[in-house]
Amino acid sequence: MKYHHGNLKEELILSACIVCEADGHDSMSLRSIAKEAKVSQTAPYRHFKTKESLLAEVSSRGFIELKEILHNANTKKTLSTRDKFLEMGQAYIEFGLSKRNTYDLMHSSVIDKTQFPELLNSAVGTFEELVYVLAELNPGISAKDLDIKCIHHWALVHGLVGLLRNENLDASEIDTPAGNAMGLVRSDIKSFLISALEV
Amino acid sequence: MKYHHGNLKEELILSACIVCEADGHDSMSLRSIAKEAKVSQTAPYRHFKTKESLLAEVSSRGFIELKEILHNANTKKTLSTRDKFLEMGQAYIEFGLSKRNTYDLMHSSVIDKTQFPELLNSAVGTFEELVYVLAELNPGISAKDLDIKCIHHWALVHGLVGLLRNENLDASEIDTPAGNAMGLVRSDIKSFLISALEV
DNA sequence: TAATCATGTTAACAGTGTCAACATAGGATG
DNA sequence: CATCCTATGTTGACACTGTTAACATGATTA
Repeated sequence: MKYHHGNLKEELILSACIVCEADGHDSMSLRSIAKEAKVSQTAPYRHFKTKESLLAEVSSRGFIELKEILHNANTKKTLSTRDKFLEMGQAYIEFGLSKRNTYDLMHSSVIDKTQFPELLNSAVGTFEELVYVLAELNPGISAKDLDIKCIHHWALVHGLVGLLRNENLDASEIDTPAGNAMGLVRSDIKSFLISALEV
Repeated sequence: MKYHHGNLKEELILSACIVCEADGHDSMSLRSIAKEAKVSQTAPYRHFKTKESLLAEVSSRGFIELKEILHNANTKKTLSTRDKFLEMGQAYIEFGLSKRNTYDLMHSSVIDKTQFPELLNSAVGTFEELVYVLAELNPGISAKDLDIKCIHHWALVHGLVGLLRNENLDASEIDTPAGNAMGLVRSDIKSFLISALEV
């Protein structure tokens, strides 16, 4: 048994990523992931100043993964620009729904992004993929209008993920307009995107 | 000093509402609000089975307040239907930005809405205001299309609030497209809504 | 070889949600 | 009016948390 671990920081991050996605970030304790790495309770403090800074790292990797996913959707050569755009929307929503807890962390207020420049960069970077495809889709658009269009579409998919993830409105036994609509949209996200994005 | 408080449940809820909005729901402890009510640490457990159920009450009241705000916007008699709709959108966003932490709680995953029917009802009720105005704005629309339109617009404003609240993209010193766009939208929400809602 | 410094450990602190066991007050029942 | 029941309060305890201080070890470097 070595006294020094050798690769503790990376192992802690990977552990944290798994636990955050499995149980949610507020069920994750530094102590439990330290134990998982067979290391003392306070060893993580040699690599992360606070729990928040470890979570920031997890969040940052989430944004990087999401950016890659969007990039892949945006570089499917067989697709038209319009279809690439739709594919990105679907991929975004799929990420939000499948990596539920990670997505939650990424947009959670437990991390003050302004205090973690690297995280801020990752988050901003994700946005760029959207800029690229929208620019291609709207030739001649002004920079300002392009930016606003990006916000518009980002807000739409982000909001939809939020509603589908958190509200559980369609999980209610009660038969409500909100619940019915949510079920409809969930069952055919692509159709919804086509009508909502109006492309 | 009376042994029995008399109105403890309501006082705890009000205290919790204040603390949640001031410090965020995960900085709120049952013990601290019990102390605030000059009552023992475990007294709250006579009225709330868990901390989560107190938070559910806070969240529920948030939805009720939001519904009222939307209803008020929707019943300004001097306005056209279109303007009432815009007013609702602005009121929604304003609520999300001003009652930041409460809004956070309302859409947080720390509360499993399916376990609190009353909360689920409050959340669903908020949706109804949107249904009313959109029905008025789109005479002859099918029920299904109306529902989907509601989700569309709800997702948009909800997503926008999320971006404006959490991302802090425009708080970065870095000059990024995302940050610039966020600043633009924030400075003139009404214009953004007009272009995005296409009404 | 010796010293420095990153990285590990142990012990402790204050704070948390929650439960079990006990105390009291006020309303219902005889 | 007396008695009992139940809702509502208290005390004490448990296991858990993030975090710090003080100390130990081992690898790098002078």
